[in-house]
Amino acid sequence: MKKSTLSDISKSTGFSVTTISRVLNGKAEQFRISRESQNKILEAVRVLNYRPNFVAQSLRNMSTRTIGLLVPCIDNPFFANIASAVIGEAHKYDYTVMVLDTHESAKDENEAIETLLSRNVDGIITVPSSDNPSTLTALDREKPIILIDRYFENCHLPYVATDNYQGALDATELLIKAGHKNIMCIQGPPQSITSQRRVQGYRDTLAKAGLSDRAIVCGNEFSTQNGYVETKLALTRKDGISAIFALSNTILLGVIKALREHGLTIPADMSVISFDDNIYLDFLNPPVTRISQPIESISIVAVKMLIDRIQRGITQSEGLLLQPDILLRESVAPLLSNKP
Amino acid sequence: MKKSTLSDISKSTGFSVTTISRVLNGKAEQFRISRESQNKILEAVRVLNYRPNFVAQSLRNMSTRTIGLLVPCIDNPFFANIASAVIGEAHKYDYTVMVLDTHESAKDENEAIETLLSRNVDGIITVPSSDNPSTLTALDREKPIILIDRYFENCHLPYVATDNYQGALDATELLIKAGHKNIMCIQGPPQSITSQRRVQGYRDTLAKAGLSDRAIVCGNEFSTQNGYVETKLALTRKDGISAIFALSNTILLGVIKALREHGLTIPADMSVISFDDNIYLDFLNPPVTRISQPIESISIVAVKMLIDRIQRGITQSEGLLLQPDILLRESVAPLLSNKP
DNA sequence: TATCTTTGCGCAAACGATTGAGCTAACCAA
DNA sequence: TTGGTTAGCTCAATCGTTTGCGCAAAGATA
Repeated sequence: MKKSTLSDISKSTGFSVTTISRVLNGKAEQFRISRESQNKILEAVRVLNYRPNFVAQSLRNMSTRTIGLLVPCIDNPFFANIASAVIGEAHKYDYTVMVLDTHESAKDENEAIETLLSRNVDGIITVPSSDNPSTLTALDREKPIILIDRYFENCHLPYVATDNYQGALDATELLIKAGHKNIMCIQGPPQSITSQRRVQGYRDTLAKAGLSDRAIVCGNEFSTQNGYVETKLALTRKDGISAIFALSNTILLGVIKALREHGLTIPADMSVISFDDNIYLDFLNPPVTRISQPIESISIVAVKMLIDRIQRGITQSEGLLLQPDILLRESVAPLLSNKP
Repeated sequence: MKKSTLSDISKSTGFSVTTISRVLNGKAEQFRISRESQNKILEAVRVLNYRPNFVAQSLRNMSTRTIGLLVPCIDNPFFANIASAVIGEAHKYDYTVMVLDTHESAKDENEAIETLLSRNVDGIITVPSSDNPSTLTALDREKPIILIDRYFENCHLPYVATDNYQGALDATELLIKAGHKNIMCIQGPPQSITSQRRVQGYRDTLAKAGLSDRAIVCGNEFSTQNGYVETKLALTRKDGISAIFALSNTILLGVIKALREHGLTIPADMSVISFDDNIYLDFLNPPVTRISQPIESISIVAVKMLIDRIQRGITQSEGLLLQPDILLRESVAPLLSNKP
């Protein structure tokens, strides 16, 4: 069936496109279109299988009911979950989502933003890939925007993210309570706010327990490779660590690989705790204790905040940190006194 | 900076919007716009930070350079990978992607299709959620469409999918070669073509080896719950199976859980092989041998086929099956003769 | 009968781009 | 002087909607 337009309905019913448009937009009362006319029009709409042309509506109304979502890597289950939740939540408000991948690159991010602006999206949700807010603050004057997962300090851009500090604090406390005194933390990229907050939580907690001197922080990438290398190095150094705090689940995998190669058992020889959730972590041997980010809530809140900005031009709060959950499993054990 | 339009450039330079449009579309030569005028125009474009309004272009050109992607569940890493690859590949052709979630529901699928048609996407890639091709064949007359991962038999709709038959054949052969004679296969929804082809490959291979009588096929959903329940039942029945073929990685997790509860070790007590890939499968104890689908290739081919249909109106081939890889790990062991 | 009110709807511009069909001025040839 | 060519542009319609303004006819009021 070829696509029909308002003009087709007009020809078929004899009414003007104006009248038809009004009936279809629920303004029949307001403009006193008789019930009889309304029925004729609605019938023709049905018969001709009319469907509004969203592109034309968007042009006229200056609104596309579309939001752009920028993520650094859709392959990553974490961001896939965000995308999924954002798409689902936006749908509830009758918004469609355009997902673009920025490949952790500021250049790709800028390009993606140009695309979204050109396509007149009503607003943008982004997990920033650059470590400089200048592009985004400029953008913010043109379009509503909400940062998600990552954000910038000393910057008014509204964001929603996990309270990474608190998560790291909880994890570290758990290890300390189990008697661990020599805890290695393998972080991600040092310039990333996510890493920074987690490391800070870890450091502060150790300091509070009077353990700061023996804290070890290293690594520079959220990757399996990094977790592997850093663990290997630590084991070779024999610096007597009894617990490892992996700041992401990719890092965790590297840690596990290295421990296995050295014939070490979790948690008997080494306690392990990780950031991020994944169903598979319950199927490892042993299941891994972890800090789970509230991805669903973050996404829902971000969409709400964005749509508030779009529709009412208001910004409720500058930034919002949501609390992570701690999932207790079996990869952390009390430190026995006969251990070094 | 407020958005500027062709008309703004026109006011600023004194040229008509026609001329400006032509310069920007690389038709300056063709319409004999002097080099001097071109430079003035390009300068104004730069100064006013002009960006074409894609919505207006789409309306006029009857093309949105957008493709719609329908997946049954974006949360599922398998579909997330598809989405990622489709978005990446479409980007190469300068297309943007709208991803909609159909929640495995024919109703949501129809609704999503209405949305996409209303928004004038140039074409659609879908992992069908309904088990009836009627809506999609009707759609096919209106818009280019490509099915992906799932498809319909006796139906001309073009598709790209894994050769599930071959994958199951390879897996079953591997088990038979290891000496297994009593192999349980836990399938997904029986009406799904994916499940059907895999079960067929499994059945045919067993038959060829003269083992058909002892084949066990059960289950009805691609879920962890299903894998768990069916394995429990089988173990309770004590029907002497020595190997399990899980038709998806969600099912696999259920299988593992059940085996653990019964204190059985993989592969000493039970050999296990699965469909689908996931990095975590290498970190299980032991790493799981599996049939890995060529997700990347499938997505790339689907995008190519779709864009061919959009731009040249041609359909290369009706359907295309790509070969899966078999990833050999340690979850399959030779059947020892002292086993039942 | 004249004026006012209400009912029921249509005209035409606008959103921002593209495009077929002209149009003017300059130049050249005869 | 006339006619033709060419360079270098512009006009106005079009894509499919929405909307401010307006308008005719019927009924009510005086």
